[in-house]
Amino acid sequence: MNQPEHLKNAGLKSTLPRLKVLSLFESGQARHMSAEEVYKLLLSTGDDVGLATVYRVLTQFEQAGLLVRHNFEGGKSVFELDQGTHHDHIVCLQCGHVEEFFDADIEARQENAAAERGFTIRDHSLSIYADCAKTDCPNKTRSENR
Amino acid sequence: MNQPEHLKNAGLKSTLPRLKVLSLFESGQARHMSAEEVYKLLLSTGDDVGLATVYRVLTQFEQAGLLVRHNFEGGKSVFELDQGTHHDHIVCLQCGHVEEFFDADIEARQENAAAERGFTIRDHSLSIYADCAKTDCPNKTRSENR
DNA sequence: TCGCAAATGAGAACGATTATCATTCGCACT
DNA sequence: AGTGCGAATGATAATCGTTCTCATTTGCGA
Repeated sequence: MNQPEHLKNAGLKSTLPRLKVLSLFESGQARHMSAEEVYKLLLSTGDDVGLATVYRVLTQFEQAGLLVRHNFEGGKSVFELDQGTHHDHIVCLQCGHVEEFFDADIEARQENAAAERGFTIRDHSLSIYADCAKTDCPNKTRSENR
Repeated sequence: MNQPEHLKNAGLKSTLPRLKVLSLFESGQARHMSAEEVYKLLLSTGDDVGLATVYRVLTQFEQAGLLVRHNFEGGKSVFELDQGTHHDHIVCLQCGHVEEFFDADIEARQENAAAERGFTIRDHSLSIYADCAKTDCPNKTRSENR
């Protein structure tokens, strides 16, 4: 609840931009956001924060374990609040909608695969790209990238 | 074996640059290559091909189903010959070495996860980022990105 | 309240990739 | 084999996401 403390605990001094970014994520407005999206959302609220700062803050939050970074297709990083519970993603290619899922078996088998080959897992990402069934989907935002 | 035919079948006219790129992948010299790597390897053989063309050709080959594109961490796309057999990747964060693996169970469970949520899978990517155990690894190429 | 290191913001710089556009090439048709 | 034309190429400019630079501002302990 107390954001300044979250930052303190993460070893970051509580500055205005950091508080704004953190609040935005905690507001639940959007669970997954790119740097650009965070930047624009803050602008639209009158909370001006430089784009460079947004990038810096997001990276710091990632390192501090407050946020998780995802590299979905399309070249841009997307961040989400770290709720401690790992999960994978299904991304709708039409509307960009992201849904989360978790499958313990898949997780376990990944561990195996790596271990069997003498690797020490540092990180892993499983993303499913699909078309979602929502009736209002294909008409929405449509990220016509690439 | 006959490359011009491969291209024909893919609906691409067989030009010099396309043949060179295709040969490079079929030579087995390196299974996973980025556009930059393809470009440099061709240069080093005296087979001059413009960088822009390399990018174009790689994209066309991907769309034609000759190559598969992977978006690993680090921002650059990596391509590999499509052998028809889908597989996932373990990427060594130290030396960039890529190893492939396949787990039918994981695949099946992904299908489930998507279907259960009303998604139609278009594509999916599972990448494990790890440190490999090779003794000569951490000392090698080292992509000190980010 | 002061002072200073740390953080910020504007804009330059960067790396990967794509677009532009004049020149060249593959190939179907004589 | 020779021609013609549309597609393909290559040099370069442009774009996109992101990081860097550096002068200015801010948080916070003394």
